[in-house]
Amino acid sequence: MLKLENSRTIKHHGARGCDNCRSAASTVYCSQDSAFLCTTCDARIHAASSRHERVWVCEACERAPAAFLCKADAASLCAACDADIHSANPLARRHHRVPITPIPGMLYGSGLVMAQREDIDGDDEDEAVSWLLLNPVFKNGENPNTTDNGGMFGGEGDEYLDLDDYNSSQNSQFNDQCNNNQQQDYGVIRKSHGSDSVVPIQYQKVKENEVQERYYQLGLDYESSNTGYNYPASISHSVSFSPMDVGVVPDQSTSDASISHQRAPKGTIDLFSGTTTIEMPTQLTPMDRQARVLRYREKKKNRKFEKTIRYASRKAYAETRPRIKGRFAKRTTDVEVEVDQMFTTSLMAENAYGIVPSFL
DNA sequence: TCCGCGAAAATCTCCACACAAGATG
DNA sequence: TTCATCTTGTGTGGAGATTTTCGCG
Repeated sequence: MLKLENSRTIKHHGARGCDNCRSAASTVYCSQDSAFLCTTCDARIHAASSRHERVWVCEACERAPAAFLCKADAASLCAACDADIHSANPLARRHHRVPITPIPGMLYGSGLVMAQREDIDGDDEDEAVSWLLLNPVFKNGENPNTTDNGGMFGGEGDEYLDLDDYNSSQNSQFNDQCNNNQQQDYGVIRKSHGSDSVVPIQYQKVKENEVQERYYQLGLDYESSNTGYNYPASISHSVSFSPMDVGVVPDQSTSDASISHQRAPKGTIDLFSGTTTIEMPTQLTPMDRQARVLRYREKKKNRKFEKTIRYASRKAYAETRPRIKGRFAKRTTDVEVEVDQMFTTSLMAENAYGIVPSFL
């Protein structure tokens, strides 16, 4: 237990500590008491019928009271973080945010947490479901809907959680599946069908130093490479979870099954009818959970939806290439054109009927 | 509240070929 | 080991097809 406490201390190195116990990270701010409190202290102090209104601590910086509630991100953010995150890209600017609603009265065991969260998740239920599926671990005797972190981070699981980061400590089957789907989801070409509906999503390394610093604060091993950071090797649990979470389709033994990120093609087996079981860590420590959420947020913040041209020369060729009904057509060479013209004119001269030669 | 229909929007598929990268001699 | 040649796979855009979403009665 001491170890756990130590790890929690490390975890919350960057977060504001509880003003009461000074050992755990604060999760709420009580305006009446002018105090940041952890879930435990808040439950104890504001138990019963306390009328103190509290607000969530900003989920991004974890150091200031939340001022806005982003429904798209399902996150409570302070004014500074809100401005920062939602000015990152045009899509983020479209996020619907509302002023944060104070948390009156008894918070724990009343279902109030999820009641407020449901307001968030209503717009993004799928994310919430997948998030909960990935983190179905709760403390003993605790209401699953009112876990401290579960409540704070509810509804943030989606493909951007980068599940493949666990590959280093998982079996090869899971690695392959995750990697394959990661490639497919992120727009790697499906050569087998000869079709490239590719819209590569690239992640800027904006503020990477800040992210790296946060990882160090969390006691994580951040790698400056594209692989991000490594999770502690202690993650070794497994669970059967929905293929939707990672875009997994049932193994059809054929490698050329077309998989679409946005939509399954016609005739594709129902994702939920498949019983693909994948080894997946579930009993995440609070540190793991926060790290995943942190990385998810960073990716979500920096993701781009614009199509990226990797080879301008190929684009130029494609634009000049002849087309028939939008499809690329064979380019007839000058010699072929000349021969064709000669053949046509000679035929026209020999007989005036204009016979059209058939090459079929 | 549910259903059906049509319109609009979103997404997918197809094609040829220059080019990059790997394999081979 | 280096170089030349061959083979294989990738990436590109527009039109049509297909699917999804939305609004209306």
